[in-house]
Amino acid sequence: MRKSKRDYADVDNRSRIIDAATELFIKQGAQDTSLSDIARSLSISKGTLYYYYSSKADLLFDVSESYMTRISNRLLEWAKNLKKPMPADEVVGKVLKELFSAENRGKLHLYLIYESITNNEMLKKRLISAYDQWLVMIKEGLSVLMNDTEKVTEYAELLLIMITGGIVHSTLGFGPQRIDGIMSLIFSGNPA
Amino acid sequence: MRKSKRDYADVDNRSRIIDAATELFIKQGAQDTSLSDIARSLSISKGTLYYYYSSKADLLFDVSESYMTRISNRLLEWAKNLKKPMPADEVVGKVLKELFSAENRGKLHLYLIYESITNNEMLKKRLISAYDQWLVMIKEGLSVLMNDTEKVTEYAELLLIMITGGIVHSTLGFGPQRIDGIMSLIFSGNPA
Amino acid sequence: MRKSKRDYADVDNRSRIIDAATELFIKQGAQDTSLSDIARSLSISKGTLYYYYSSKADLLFDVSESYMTRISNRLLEWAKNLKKPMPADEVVGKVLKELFSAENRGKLHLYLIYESITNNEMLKKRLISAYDQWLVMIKEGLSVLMNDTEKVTEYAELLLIMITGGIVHSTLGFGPQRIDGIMSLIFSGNPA
Amino acid sequence: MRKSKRDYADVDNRSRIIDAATELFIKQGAQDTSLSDIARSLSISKGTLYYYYSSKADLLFDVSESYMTRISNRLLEWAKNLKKPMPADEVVGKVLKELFSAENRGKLHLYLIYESITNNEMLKKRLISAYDQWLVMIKEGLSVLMNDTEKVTEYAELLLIMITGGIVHSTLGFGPQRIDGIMSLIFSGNPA
DNA sequence: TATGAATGAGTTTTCATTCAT
DNA sequence: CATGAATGAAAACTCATTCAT
Repeated sequence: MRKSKRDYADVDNRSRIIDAATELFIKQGAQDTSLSDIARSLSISKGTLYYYYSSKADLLFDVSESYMTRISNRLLEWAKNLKKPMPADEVVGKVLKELFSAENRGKLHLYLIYESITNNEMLKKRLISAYDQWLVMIKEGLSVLMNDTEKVTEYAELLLIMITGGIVHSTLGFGPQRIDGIMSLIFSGNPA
Repeated sequence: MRKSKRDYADVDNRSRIIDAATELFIKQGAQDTSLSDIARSLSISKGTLYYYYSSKADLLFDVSESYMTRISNRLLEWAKNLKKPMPADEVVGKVLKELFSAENRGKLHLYLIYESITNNEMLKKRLISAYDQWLVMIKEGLSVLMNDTEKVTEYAELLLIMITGGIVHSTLGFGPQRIDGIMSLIFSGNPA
Repeated sequence: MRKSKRDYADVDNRSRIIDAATELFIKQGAQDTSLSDIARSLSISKGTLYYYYSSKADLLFDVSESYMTRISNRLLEWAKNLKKPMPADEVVGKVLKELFSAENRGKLHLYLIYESITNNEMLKKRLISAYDQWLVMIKEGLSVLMNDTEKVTEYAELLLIMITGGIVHSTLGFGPQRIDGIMSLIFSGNPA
Repeated sequence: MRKSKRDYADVDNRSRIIDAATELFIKQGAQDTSLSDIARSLSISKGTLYYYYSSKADLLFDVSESYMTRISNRLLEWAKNLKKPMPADEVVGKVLKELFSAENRGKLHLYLIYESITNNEMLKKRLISAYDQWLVMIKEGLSVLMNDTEKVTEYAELLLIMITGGIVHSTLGFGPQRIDGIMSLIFSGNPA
């Protein structure tokens, strides 16, 4: 009883830290956010931060976990709510717009990738596995939407690249402006 | 005369610096490359480096200039060599594959974007203008390739997003595997 | 009754802590052993550790007490078992070899001395008194062994220095290799 | 010319740093001497310290080098000045007394050994090689002094252990008090 | 008795930048 | 033109110690 109460507190504190870190990473970039910054924003000491996370990489890992989970959940929910007679281009376009619109999260997305390929093999593995997951989810969603399910894999790959590219462009403020047009382009031969 | 001679030397030295910096940025990441590293790789002193570039941001700007020029040139050359009866999907697919295959440059590409949106407003402007340029070049190329030029803008936007996304994915080692399939998907309704 | 029961438990817990600490000090060096390490190795909390020992110095003092007692006991036992017609060089050589062979304890021995002369006046006093004791014990042993008891004090001093030096050298992996030869050298003029 | 001048300055600065570090290590113990302490004592910045020594281990290595050289020189000089008809016990006793009397250097000696066996494999190798050297020097000196050169190796081992043990005891303030007596004990059978 | 969350002062280390020569 | 010595501000991280429960 005791113990579980404390454990809850622990989980709670950790998630408070993750949220604060995420916010700062998004606002000023992860590279330019020091552990002091995070501690200060939570009004705790650096020592306390280290009590919960024994290194910056550790904390970053959980931050990225939380970020990837958010995207996974969004895709999952999307796939779950699909029904047959829905226009693929509209439905997909809507999700993309949504993902691109969380402009500032893109900064974090970008950083996670950069960190992955530069410094952090563990994070890289985790990130690739997330991408794998997303690919599967997208395929499942498309299988519901499309008549011709033969090209589902290609479609899914295309969409995933577009998601990444779109997030980057949006964050840069060079967002794709004609998503609807692009969607109708892509799905032209596949009306629901 | 004198002066211009010096200027030539100056330009030469600067470009040597840019090349060395680029190489290091690509190899070990820009964040993890110190000015000492660059100076050492050129066998010059840090002081000399500062003689040519008064700050790291300054140097980064020129590095990115050189990087963007390389991409512009590639697109320019591509657009120039297009002739009418060429299959759009093949031609475009070839360029994409090429851009994606320079895997390690992607690290630099990614960093430039990250730096742009995090720290460096000037770089951001420059980068956006490069993207604008690329968009135009792609449009021009597509105009030659495609019959139905009505959708050229949408196509160009799509391709540009795909370039960014594909570079990122390739760098991450999660590269798109079915570019040909994707190309035929996209251009299905637009045979040359 | 109550109280003494508690006291027993107390003594027991303290000695468990001392043993764990000793083990870690020997394995990884005292300087590199944190109180967290010790607590973890006992599966108790740091708070509990502080319940029994109000500071690291406090704990170290008891650890050293236990270590010195071990040596004292060894010398005591040695002196007790001596009988007259025994060859001094052999008998002494055997003890030395034994003391030198506990290679890893040397790390602790060394640390105790270093700590004594650097930081910890109290420990220093304690250590000197232990050395005094050992000197007396050695003298007593030698009185039994040797014919000419005139030089016993010099012999004892020599042996004690050799013990310290030998422990250090052994720990360093530069152990004395010819103890027997050295012994016969020293005791050449003093056959039993 | 230029360059060599600068090199001289460099060597000079490094040796200034070594001297200051040595002094502090001796005064307050190496473990308790931070790089800030050393920088402060030299009125330079920490950055400057790192300009000359890229890590604390690096600096320690040079400090220990300088310390070991000092001992080597002393032994060398001793061996060089020996002539045949000199009483071994007196001559050796004098050197020992001298080595033991530099009481505070013992703190450094002790620390070097402790650090060697705890943390620093490189230092350990260096230290062992120094001890090897000293052993050779002592052997050479003894060969001159003693009639019966058969036991020279044993004598040298014995003396080296005594040096280490004696340095430790002296530093602890429990110095051997009867060195002369001990010497005559050891060399009893070997008059010059 | 026992806990573990919290702290803060300290450590080593990095690096862009300045400047006298 | 070129140098490299010097700096200082900041970073990540450690750990003995305290204390409310």
